[in-house]
Amino acid sequence: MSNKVRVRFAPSPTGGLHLGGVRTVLYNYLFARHHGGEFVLRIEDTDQTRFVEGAEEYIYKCLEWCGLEPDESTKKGGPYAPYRQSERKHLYYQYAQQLVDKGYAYYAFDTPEELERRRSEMAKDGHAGTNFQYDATTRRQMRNSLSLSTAEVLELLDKNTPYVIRIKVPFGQTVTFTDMIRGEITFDTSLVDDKVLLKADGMPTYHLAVVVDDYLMKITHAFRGEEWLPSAPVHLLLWKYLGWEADMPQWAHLPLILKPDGNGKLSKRDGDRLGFPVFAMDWNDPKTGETTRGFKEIGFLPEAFVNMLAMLGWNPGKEQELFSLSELVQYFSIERVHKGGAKFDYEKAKWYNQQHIHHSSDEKLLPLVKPYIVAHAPAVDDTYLLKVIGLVKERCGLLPDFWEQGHFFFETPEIKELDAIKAKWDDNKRSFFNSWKENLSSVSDWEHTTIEQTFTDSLQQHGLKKGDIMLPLRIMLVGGKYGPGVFVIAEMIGKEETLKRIQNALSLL
RNA sequence: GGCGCGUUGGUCAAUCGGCUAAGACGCCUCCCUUUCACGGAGGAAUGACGGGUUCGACUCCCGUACGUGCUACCA
Repeated sequence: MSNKVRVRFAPSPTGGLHLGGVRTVLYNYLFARHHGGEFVLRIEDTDQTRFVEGAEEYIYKCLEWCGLEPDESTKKGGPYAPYRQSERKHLYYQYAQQLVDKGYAYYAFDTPEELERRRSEMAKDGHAGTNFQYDATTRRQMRNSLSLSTAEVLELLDKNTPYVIRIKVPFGQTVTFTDMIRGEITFDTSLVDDKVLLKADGMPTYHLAVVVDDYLMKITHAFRGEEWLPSAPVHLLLWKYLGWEADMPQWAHLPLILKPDGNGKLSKRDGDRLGFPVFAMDWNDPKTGETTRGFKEIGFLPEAFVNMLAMLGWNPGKEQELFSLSELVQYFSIERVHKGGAKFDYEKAKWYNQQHIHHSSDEKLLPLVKPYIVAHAPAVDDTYLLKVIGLVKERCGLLPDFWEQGHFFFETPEIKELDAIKAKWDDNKRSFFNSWKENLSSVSDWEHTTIEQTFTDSLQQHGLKKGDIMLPLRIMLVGGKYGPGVFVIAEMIGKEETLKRIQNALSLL
């Protein structure tokens, strides 16, 4: 019996992969790698009404982009295949039946309409906000194998009456477990309802499936969002009733990622509203045809995205903030995960990206940046692009910024700040540019130091200071007040283009 | 409503009873750069509230408030 760490990420393929989802994957992955364990991807597609075409494939793409690939999955296979719950459908019934046989669960014949009616009656009855709960206090009033006689039950079953199997949650017991992040957590079972385990269509609900599969797949540590905490007692009871208590994984309920303004769980809507991505990658909803922007497409580096996510709810207890994935693996510990939810801060997310861009080599950046440049300037030379990347990368927060910050290396820019030159323009300056152009034409080694030398020489002849001309020159070459050193830019774009841009600007003044 | 969970600057957060309460993002000032950015130096800004326990509480306990999650044949 090995006690190898095994964790799992178990998404339901119903849409875009949310920030919080990626962080759950990340913590699973980091924990597994840190302990030399295995990371499993299990697809929880037990709700056939929510099936979305392409969602599963999309999840794989996101994990691949993030560099968080599972050891076992529906794609990769593994010793506990299949990893898609819909393909494991046949497994669940026997466990549900086993629970019925032992008196821990029962058949219920109430139709969804009947249940709905009970709920609305309850709401009307002056108990606003109070919900009808199917539990020890009410199940005798319902139609199930506990309230009906054996003969009635048999007859209903015989007539193929649709039924569900519900767990029989005991009254007045205390259920306790230790969460790796939150410590001891206690529930009173009287407040827990008789959750459906097996649906009328024969599919298990999350509650049954998660314990059966975690057991069968020998999961040792189970991480999930805090929103699952209230249903933890059901899962605990199930582990116990199925006789697997000794093999139950250790639980950790992760804090939520909150919206930046106000409070509450971060949703796709918040991203749309506040103008930042929430999904890892672009998601095209096949039903609405709508596309939601992802971090990848907006110009994030996967390692920056992962670094930022890791720090949202966890910290290493030291001052370092920039980590590679392998460093995160090295330092990660679940105990250092924060208990409280964290508000997502897009500004800080961009800072992480800027830092990772800054610290990446030009060669590594080349293939990532190139598409953004080629979109505007199809014929780019890699060697030239490489130099540009080195020159502008520290002023880029997002990949598309490379074009914004370096477009003038590839095209003659529109002079947007002509007014800034005009303000202090005079004949002497014009005459300076005319004579400097002459000098420039005869420069044979077109190199920034030489260019600057002729510049200084011409300056002296006209009794001008460097400060008088630097800004006009920059605007002539760049179009605005930004960019790397002007003489380096002149060197890069070449003599002909430099002269052309000066002449062009002169004609506008 | 009930139950669970949470609460250190605007945001992410360190602190595991000794605090004159780190650091980062953002903001402001200055330096560097005769541009912008990077980088550097500063600055403003924090323990929800009330009770205990203790020589000493941000740290432990109890209440209160506030926030949030759940309360489906969804996950």
